[in-house]
Amino acid sequence: MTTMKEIAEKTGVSVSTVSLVLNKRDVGRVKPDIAQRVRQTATDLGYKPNPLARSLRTSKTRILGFISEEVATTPYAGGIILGAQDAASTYGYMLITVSTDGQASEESEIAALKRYGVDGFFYSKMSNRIATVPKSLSDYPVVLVDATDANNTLPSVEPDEFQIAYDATSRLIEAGCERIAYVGCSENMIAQDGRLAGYRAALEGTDHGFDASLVCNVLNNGPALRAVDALFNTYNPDGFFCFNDARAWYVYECAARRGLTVGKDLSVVGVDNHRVFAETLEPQLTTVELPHYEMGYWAACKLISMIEGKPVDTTKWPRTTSPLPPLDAPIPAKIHCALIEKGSVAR
Amino acid sequence: MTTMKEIAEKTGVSVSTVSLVLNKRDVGRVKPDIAQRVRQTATDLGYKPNPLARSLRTSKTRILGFISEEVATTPYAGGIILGAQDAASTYGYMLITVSTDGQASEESEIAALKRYGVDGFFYSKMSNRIATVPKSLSDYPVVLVDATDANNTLPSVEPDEFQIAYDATSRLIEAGCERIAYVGCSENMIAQDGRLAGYRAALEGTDHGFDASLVCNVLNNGPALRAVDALFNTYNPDGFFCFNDARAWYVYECAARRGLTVGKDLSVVGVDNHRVFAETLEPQLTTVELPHYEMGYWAACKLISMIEGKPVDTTKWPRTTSPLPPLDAPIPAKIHCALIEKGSVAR
DNA sequence: TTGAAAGCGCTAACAC
DNA sequence: GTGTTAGCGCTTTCAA
Repeated sequence: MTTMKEIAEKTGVSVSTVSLVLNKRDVGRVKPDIAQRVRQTATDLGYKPNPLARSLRTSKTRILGFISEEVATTPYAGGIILGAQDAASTYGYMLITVSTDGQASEESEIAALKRYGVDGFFYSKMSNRIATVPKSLSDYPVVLVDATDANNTLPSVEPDEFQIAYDATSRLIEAGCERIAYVGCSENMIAQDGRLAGYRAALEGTDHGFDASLVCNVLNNGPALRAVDALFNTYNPDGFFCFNDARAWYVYECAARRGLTVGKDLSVVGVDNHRVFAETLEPQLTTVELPHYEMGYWAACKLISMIEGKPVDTTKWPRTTSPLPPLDAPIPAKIHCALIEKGSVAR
Repeated sequence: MTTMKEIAEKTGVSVSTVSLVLNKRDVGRVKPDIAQRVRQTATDLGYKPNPLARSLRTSKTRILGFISEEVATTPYAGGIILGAQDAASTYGYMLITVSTDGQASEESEIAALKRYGVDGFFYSKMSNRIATVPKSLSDYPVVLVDATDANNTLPSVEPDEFQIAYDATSRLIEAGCERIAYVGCSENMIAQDGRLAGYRAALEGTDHGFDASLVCNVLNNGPALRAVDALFNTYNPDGFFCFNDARAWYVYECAARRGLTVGKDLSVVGVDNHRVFAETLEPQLTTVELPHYEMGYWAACKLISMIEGKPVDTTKWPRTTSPLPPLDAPIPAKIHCALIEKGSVAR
């Protein structure tokens, strides 16, 4: 690890000059040729600044703290954190992730993160829930990810549940399905509300109309399977929009029992929460992939722009199949991610 | 953030005395009552050491670097990282996780981690593969997680694939299954080799014997479904050990088409890679949950013990249903995690 | 236009 | 036993 001191000695100048040059504060302060020589030796020696030493003076560490709930970390977190990391890395930041058990450990993890001097926080709930950000974060930049601020005052990045359901249902309509069912979630959550609304809106715009009998909100296991089975018996749907892969599983099983083949006799569009669709069944159904990666990426861009007090370079945003905001758009307080589509509706 | 200087002033001693006391180096150096007063003001003021400033002198940051491959981050990584974080947190460490695209970005991520002064590295492949640790890590403590060192010289934590399959198959035997099939993975990977061997060994220990015709290694989609279908047609198995949830899905669909119910007419034991089993189908089948959390936890314990040059307090290890090493055992170079079982074999 | 010097919070020789 | 001093790598007045 080469230091500024070494560069100073090798170039025959002082450390302060080196600091000035390497921090691009040399215009009109350091003679151009000196500056050039400093830059040269810096690259020769492969100089990289020591962010920790720097932070001692500036109290800016270029470290971001990512707070997530333990309980939900497994299936969804990966993509979000990955996206946040990629963005952070692009802008020269690092991510320290901590997970809390929801209550007790949260404050101590926050305290630890503060001790490490993080510049800002992500606060994540891993499945779009209303969240109250602890007051201990109130004098730091904070961005919510996959969560909505209870006070509606902090910026957040969330999936656009309505649009996801609207688009998915529209695909089934376009595919010519006559009786389109929604296998939803009987737990009370934002995603369920938004998706039901999107499903309904898509159908009401056509001569299908919305029929509450085709909505089947289930939880899991035997009861869920029997509910879907009953739906088949009574209304024999030929199109299904499924809340997630677990629920799609029941549709598959019911169809198979009737000798029906998904992708031929009926169409299924499902949200791939667990990445089983993508790895296994894509040709048979349309996968709606939640834009976890993009959510993390955009959240990081937003957080960094708040920390640095200037807009980030959006040309560095990731390529994706989902609609990106226009390049020159300011980063809005709330970002809604629409769906990413793979595969195609069969039939 | 109170500093040592403040404590020193408030107590009327020098900073070095404070440092001595607060680092527990005061025995026989600082008068007990002075030491006591220092400790008192420290707690009064809610003092927490600044790990970054400390690291400037000691070049120990209590930060651990977790390197994982981007491609595989989503389904498996969460639990491992969570476990590593919990262990790190217990011992006062923090985790910085970075993900690489396998090649190009790896060295730059490692360089960044070094700049932040990490004390050691996790090197993870997220599905037990042979890995060559880059030489840039060679003078740091390194522990492999869900990966095996190509040179067989570094410590690693891996799932015990053989035991997983052996135990799973044994459950099916105990449940009275007559024709036990293995729906495996046709890709070449360590898990597949170990599991096939375990399945075989379990059967060879009984009068069932091993029958290669009951092994069905598949990839995915239509071909996979048809292969499983053919297996049903030819051998009509009544017990299935499935490589993962994706493969179990095919068994479910084939069974349903025949009017058979899993958990009644046939038994399925599957490895829950995507956490769909646990959330959806547990009563119907036996879930083999890979011990991701434990792997992360143990890897962190091992890494920290290498960094600190002393055995860690294993009484702080997490409770789990899987067999834990005895509390007073030294941490071995290689740790094999056996399976965690949930649900029960139906029938 | 450049450099000397102080200091961020902490540790560790070395005096006293 | 305790305090003084120096210094980790860097930024930032302030003089020259």
